[in-house]
Amino acid sequence: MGRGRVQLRRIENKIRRQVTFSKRRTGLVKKVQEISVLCDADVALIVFSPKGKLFEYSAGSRLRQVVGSS
Amino acid sequence: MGRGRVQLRRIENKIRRQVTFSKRRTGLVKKVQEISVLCDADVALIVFSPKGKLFEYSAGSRLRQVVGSS
DNA sequence: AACTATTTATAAGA
DNA sequence: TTCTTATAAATAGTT
Repeated sequence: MGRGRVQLRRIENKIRRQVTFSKRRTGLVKKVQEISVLCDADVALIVFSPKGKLFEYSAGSRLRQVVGSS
Repeated sequence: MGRGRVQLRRIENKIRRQVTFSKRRTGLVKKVQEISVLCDADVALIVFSPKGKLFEYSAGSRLRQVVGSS
């Protein structure tokens, strides 16, 4: 999306890769929230950045008891 | 997206809810694959349907060792 | 961090 | 369920 086509390969430029990671992680969390609400599904998303930093997100009451995330 | 605005609330019609679940789960997996490749990130996605059916997907070599999904 | 031109996802329909 | 299409939403490149 956006101004150019997405090439499905590792973004070599470090800054661009970090910016894309941040934007897409936000988008992914939004999609997870939506499918959870719209479809009454429990969803967990676990993301490790290239540096090993962990981001978790879970939606849905049943799963939240298991994963213990927000 | 699509022909109408999305109302962020549970889809009451069962058929529509199942169709939306299936379509969005596919989209979510695609997004997970993309962020993994583009940003060199390891990502796991765990989805329970309303009936409790489990769908897992993970991308990224390091995480795959842990989660053991395809 | 905001903007916007475009691409992509998808709701409804077939 | 799979394909199409109109349109909403995500986002790449830019500022």
